[in-house]
Amino acid sequence: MSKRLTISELAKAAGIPVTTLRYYERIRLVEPEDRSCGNYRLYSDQSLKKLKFIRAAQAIGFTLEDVKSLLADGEGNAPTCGNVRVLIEARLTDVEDRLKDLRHVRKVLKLALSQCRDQEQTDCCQIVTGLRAK
Amino acid sequence: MSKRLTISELAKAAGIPVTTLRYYERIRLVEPEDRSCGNYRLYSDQSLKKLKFIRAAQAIGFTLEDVKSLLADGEGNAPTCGNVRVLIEARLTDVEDRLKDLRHVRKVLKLALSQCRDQEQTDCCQIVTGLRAK
DNA sequence: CTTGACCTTGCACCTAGGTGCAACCCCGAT
DNA sequence: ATCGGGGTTGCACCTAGGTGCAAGGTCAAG
Repeated sequence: MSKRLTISELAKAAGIPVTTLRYYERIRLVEPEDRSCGNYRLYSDQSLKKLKFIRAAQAIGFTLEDVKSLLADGEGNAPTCGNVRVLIEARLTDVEDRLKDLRHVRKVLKLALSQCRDQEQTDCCQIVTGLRAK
Repeated sequence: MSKRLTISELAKAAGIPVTTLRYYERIRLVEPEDRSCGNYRLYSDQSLKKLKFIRAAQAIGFTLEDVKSLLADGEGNAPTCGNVRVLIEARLTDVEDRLKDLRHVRKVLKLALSQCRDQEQTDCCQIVTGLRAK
């Protein structure tokens, strides 16, 4: 029942460029199930689901390496819930750290901006002045 | 009064690798003021201030290209306060956007994690199941 | 049977911010 | 004079996630 897709059919269905699909094969992330007699790649519709999963995982910041781990942990085994949880927790920690950093950065930028505004009309921000001496 | 520094003296003073300083010269971000008779790079202590500024700017997310703009806007002129403000505002917008994204990501990850925990002891997270079919 | 759209491969290139290496030069101490 | 530890150059390489190109093979329509 599951139809075979050519690379461009799959690309269109997943909204991913053909070249990217070939790249995914190169890094052994998504491989075609078979080849046609003319050596064209043939994908299953499993691949389509997989690509959607990949996009979703990327959107929340997992790398393609992470995705590989999520999909196939260890030697040919499906990943255990424990392994998946470890990855999610690690990513969550990254995100929390990054949030903290960014809140700090926002504070610094806002401060700089208010200093900048205090010198409205002036030739140059004081922060920067003097760094351009020949 | 301002002493000339060799590249390794400057590197040590700024806590930046020598190779990186040569890279900064390559991209015309920090250039030596002069050369010794033996063709060694000689930096002014202005350069040290500049490097500190660069590190600070990088820490709050400016790219080296941004830093270049901050230091020298237009043709040889010091950047005006207006130009600097534009850059800071742009960066601030980026940061706000990124914060929003990350809060969303955090929500999704936490949800995934709680689903994952509900299946404690189970062989495999359901999210991932079925994507590994041969 | 030809045309055009699609497919194949391999290889180089892109960004950003560097790192590493080879081959050679310079300088101060011994 | 020579030795070690600096310096100089150019060039290649690194990560991550792709993009672009050339030279050729395949397929379906007209």
